Amino acid sequence: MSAASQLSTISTRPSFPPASQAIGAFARPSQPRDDLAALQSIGTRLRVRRGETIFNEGDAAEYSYRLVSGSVRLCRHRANGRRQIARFLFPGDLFALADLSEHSFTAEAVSDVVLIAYRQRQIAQLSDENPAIRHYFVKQLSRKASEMQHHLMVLGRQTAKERVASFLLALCDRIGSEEDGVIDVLMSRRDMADYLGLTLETVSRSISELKRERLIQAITSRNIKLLDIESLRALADGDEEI
Amino acid sequence: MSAASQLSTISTRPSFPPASQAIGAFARPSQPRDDLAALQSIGTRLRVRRGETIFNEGDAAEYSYRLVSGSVRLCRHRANGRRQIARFLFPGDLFALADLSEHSFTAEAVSDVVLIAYRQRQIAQLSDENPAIRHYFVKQLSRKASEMQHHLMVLGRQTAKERVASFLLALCDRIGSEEDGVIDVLMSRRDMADYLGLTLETVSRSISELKRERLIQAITSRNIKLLDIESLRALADGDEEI
DNA sequence: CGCCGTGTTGACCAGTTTCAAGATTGGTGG
DNA sequence: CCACCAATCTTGAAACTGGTCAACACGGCG
Repeated sequence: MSAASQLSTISTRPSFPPASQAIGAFARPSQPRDDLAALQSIGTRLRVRRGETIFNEGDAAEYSYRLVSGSVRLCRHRANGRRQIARFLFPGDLFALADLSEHSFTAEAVSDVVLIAYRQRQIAQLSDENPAIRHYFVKQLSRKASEMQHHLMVLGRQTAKERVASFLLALCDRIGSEEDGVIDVLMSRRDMADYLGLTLETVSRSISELKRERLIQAITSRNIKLLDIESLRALADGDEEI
Repeated sequence: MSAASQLSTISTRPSFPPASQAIGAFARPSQPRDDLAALQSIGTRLRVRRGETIFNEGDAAEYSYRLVSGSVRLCRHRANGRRQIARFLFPGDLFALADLSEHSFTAEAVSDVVLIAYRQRQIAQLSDENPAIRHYFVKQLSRKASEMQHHLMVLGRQTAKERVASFLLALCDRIGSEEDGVIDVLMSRRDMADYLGLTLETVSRSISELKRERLIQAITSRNIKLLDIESLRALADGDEEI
């Protein structure tokens, strides 16, 4: 079923994205140091098309992954059709790193993606042998936990408009183009809604409101420019009155 | 300010709680094996009273902790007074394990608690030297991630009554007395509300509804018996019609 | 040009919050 | 042991946010 079964054996040496500091839900991953190069030689390159499933919740966790290009969503589906997206992943992110016996979520391609799959046995072995890699992994897990706590605050205590503002800011911090604050929104309104615990209509309405308030500007619906990042941050932080 | 500054140097050999299997937000921690006894000799016993702060978000992370008795809440406070509780901890739980440089949340005592503080340097050293301890830690982090994903689903996609049902079931799995499903609710309605992303009034109303539907029975407001666990689970799982 | 997937907008409605008043509970001191 | 006080919990009524259902707009592509 899942795309993981298409694993080819073409080994690659992917390039890491440029380093950067950012806080928020989608902070860029810290960079592995040179002595972590070992990771780069054991992976298998994999291509997955938009909308396809990489693995399902409950599947045996044979591989961990690093995303090279595009975006992936990690989500849980319920019998009644409700879906919650726990994370969006961007180039450089590792995932399914701590899924011990089986995957605890479903991974689906938001856009066409390229990723590297690492056998978990090899990951574990590398981790046992190499303290630097081990500490790099711990750092990733630590960052992930911090992101998820931020996400809990968003879902538990923010209004619709605040959630959307938080999301756009996090996207901008992570994949926004330098200086001008223009972001390529790879995910649909429904994806955003399922990440933010809203309906797609409410997401759309919140975006329209932000446009009317001149805090953002939409070139197209998937290409948004943040006009007033200060006010957006004040909004996302829930400050009373801007 | 924080109670961590009261660290005494009385070393202890705490007993681990009995083993058990449970799923849900508050699953019991997996048991360290005998060869993890090393952990038990390096900690410092600490007593904190109800309502007191153990450490604040942003504090330098000198220690990791294991809870011996009582309950602790991990939360984030915002300028506007909004609070989100990310986890409740129960006896046997480790916390602040992956806080690398500074704590990413505030820890407060829900009830009078006893805990063991471990210097992070010692934790790191133990982890580097001892693969069994390392794997135990990874397992804890993995379980925590799974719990948090469940929590995200609750906050993002469940109604008030479903959230309260999920919470009571998780409490029961974790600290409910054997067989009869009676739980000692250590936390206030406000704590529950801040965990579930609701107001305390809505929590109270949801509990009243569950009582009216004979799914639960309240001996006192802090002592609740689950009468129909099957129906509660159906409700928490969001099944259409019971 | 028309179709289909996606996004936007409107009107109405349900669930949750807010504000406010009581009821319980637990602790303290007479 | 009881009375009182403070904190916590419950309940009610009104307001509001976000959800639902439905129509329409837009944009890419055959």
